[in-house]
Amino acid sequence: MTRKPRDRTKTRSIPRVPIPAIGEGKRGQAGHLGYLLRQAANGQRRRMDQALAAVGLTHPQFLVLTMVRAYPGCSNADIARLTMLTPQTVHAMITVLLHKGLISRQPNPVHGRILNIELTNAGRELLGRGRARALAVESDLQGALKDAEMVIVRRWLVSVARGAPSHDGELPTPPPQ
Amino acid sequence: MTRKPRDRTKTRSIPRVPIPAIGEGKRGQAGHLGYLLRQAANGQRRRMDQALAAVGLTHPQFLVLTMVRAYPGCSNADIARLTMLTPQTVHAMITVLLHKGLISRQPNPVHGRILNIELTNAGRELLGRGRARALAVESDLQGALKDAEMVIVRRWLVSVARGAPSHDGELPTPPPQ
DNA sequence: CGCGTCATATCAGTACACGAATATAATCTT
DNA sequence: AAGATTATATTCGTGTACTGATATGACGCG
Repeated sequence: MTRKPRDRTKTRSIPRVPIPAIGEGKRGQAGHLGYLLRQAANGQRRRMDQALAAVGLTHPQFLVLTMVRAYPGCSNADIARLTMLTPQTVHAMITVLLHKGLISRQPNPVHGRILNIELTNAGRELLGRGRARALAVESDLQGALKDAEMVIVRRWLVSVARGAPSHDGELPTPPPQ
Repeated sequence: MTRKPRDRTKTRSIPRVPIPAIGEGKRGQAGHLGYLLRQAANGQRRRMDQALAAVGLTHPQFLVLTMVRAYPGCSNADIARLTMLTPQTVHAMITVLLHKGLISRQPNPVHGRILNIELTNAGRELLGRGRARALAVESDLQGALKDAEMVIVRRWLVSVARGAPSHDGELPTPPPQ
């Protein structure tokens, strides 16, 4: 059934370019920070997609369902702000989820343009099944990080998400006035 | 020219869902780690795209050009491994860059299937102009992180990119045998 | 009232990014 | 030599995710 793996070190009659392995050189901790961030997010997205594929959801779809669950009756624009995505992007996912019958929309009784979004029973059920898998992947993300380290990582992620190079204060939240 | 901004706090005759601001509740450091990671990577991608739009490059295109510059003569498959993307995804970007005349390909003299990729003069020139802008965005990424904190963040990112929950050792690099 | 501004939802087009599948070349095993 | 396996490049279809543009409803001000 399982053959012996090819010895790749001897297959070098072909002139090739030396490529570092995954932990070496620029591919390790010495690499560009943006490069590392990209790969980390990419890997997480991949693992989440794999975990959610069993229930027939992609990870952005799961994200939208989670938002609707947390904020029932929210609008397309609300979700866009919550997820930091454009309204167009959210619209595409909303369309898919509507077609799948996982969410429903009702015109806002007062505002004639807003459509309030709710989970259907099917959506609630599917989201519940996905949550167990997603949380398992999520917990792996913590790795062996100690609590003190986790605080540093979280604070850095928030500052990067916000886009401001400053991250001195604890949850700056500039006052509205 | 500029009107007085609308007072959004008084526009609440419409029944709406209370949505937390960007630093509050689950949208801050208390949020799910995967959620924070996603938003951080998303923001960085956005800023990089904006910075590179001035030279007519997307950030994945810039990434591929950078790889070809670092490893001249590499193949499509090499780039896929370097970027941790699938060969199909890389193929799409390679096609665009070929069409733009920024890279060129030569059949490998020995292996009849491999196509060696090189930067053209135009590609080298454009990449040079993009690098300055990209590095500026990259440097903002560091924020006010101290060196010791940076080590923690980098190590965590590598462990997440690798996918293994363990990050105890310093660059584990599991032995081939 | 009427005009300007803003928010919302949507359409169109472009560019990633994936899984699945195909075709071909090179290599390994028997 | 023949068959199996691997690597490479490619095509196809689906699903994000963006910019740009359009249409409409709600609100503010003169």
